[in-house]
Amino acid sequence: MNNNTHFEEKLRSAGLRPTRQRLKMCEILFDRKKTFHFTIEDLRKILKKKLDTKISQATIYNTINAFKNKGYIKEISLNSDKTYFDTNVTNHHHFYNETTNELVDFHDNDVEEIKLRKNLPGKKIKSIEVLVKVSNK
Amino acid sequence: MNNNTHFEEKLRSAGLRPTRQRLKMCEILFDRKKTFHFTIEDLRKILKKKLDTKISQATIYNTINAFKNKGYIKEISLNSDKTYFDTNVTNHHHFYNETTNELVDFHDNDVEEIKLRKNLPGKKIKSIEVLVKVSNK
DNA sequence: TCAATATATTAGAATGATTCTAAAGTGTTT
DNA sequence: AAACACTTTAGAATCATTCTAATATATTGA
Repeated sequence: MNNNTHFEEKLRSAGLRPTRQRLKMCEILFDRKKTFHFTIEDLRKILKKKLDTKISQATIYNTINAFKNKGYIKEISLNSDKTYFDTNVTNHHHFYNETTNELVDFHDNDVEEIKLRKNLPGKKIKSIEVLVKVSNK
Repeated sequence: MNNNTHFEEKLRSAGLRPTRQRLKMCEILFDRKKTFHFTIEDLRKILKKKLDTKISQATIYNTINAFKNKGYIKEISLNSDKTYFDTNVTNHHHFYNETTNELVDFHDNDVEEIKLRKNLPGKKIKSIEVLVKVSNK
């Protein structure tokens, strides 16, 4: 199964039609060894470089929102003017370097498991995330 | 020492001139039993209710940014279209209810201390924050 | 106290990320 | 291939936030 077929399946199984634009974005986001962080602007630049035809801004937003809703990417909670996304959708934490604006994943062993001591009746826990803000000394 | 004098001192010691607008905002933000969370819009509504004269939007932003820079309030890391602030500037964590958009402080005992296992040479840790996203069942 | 100076406030314009619109295009199903 | 449903598109609209530059207020020092 080549990548294109693979991504077609991935989209189809989520009820998303495999269009040219979506497949191209799949390639960029998921056809790599390591997960990564990006903003819409980052993605737009990559698309511009890799494509002969243009993808409109609205399509990029639409597609990213669709991928987010399907759990293919997730949004990172961070106070920034732009929204950051992560192709690593597993439960994990982040370092944010305020000096350089770098955003880096925690590795599994970088922090002990977060243990809530509280019961939350009537609530469902969607995520537990740690954000460590650092600066260069 | 009455509150007004108190807030004048507070502003002055931070190098901020005690103006009518800043004093009014101090009252609203700091003259209360419990700390609280707010957006600029929340604050604008409160000001509208409590004031005879109008404070311009720009002044609200300017003042909030000044207070943030002086450490009188802090910004909460949260993916939302609006920026949330907190008058509780101590190190603490949050629950965010995605159904209701409610933002609630952890109490000290709601979570075990976060222990980083990683050394960060050349970096200074500015904050370690946990965000627990929940939804109504 | 009163000018001179420095800082703050203001209304409205500008910016920039994101969403909306509605027309044209593409994918799917029969 | 026709009919239908979904997607893409350019550009307009929206909304939070910042900028501008004119006016007002606070501070300083004689």
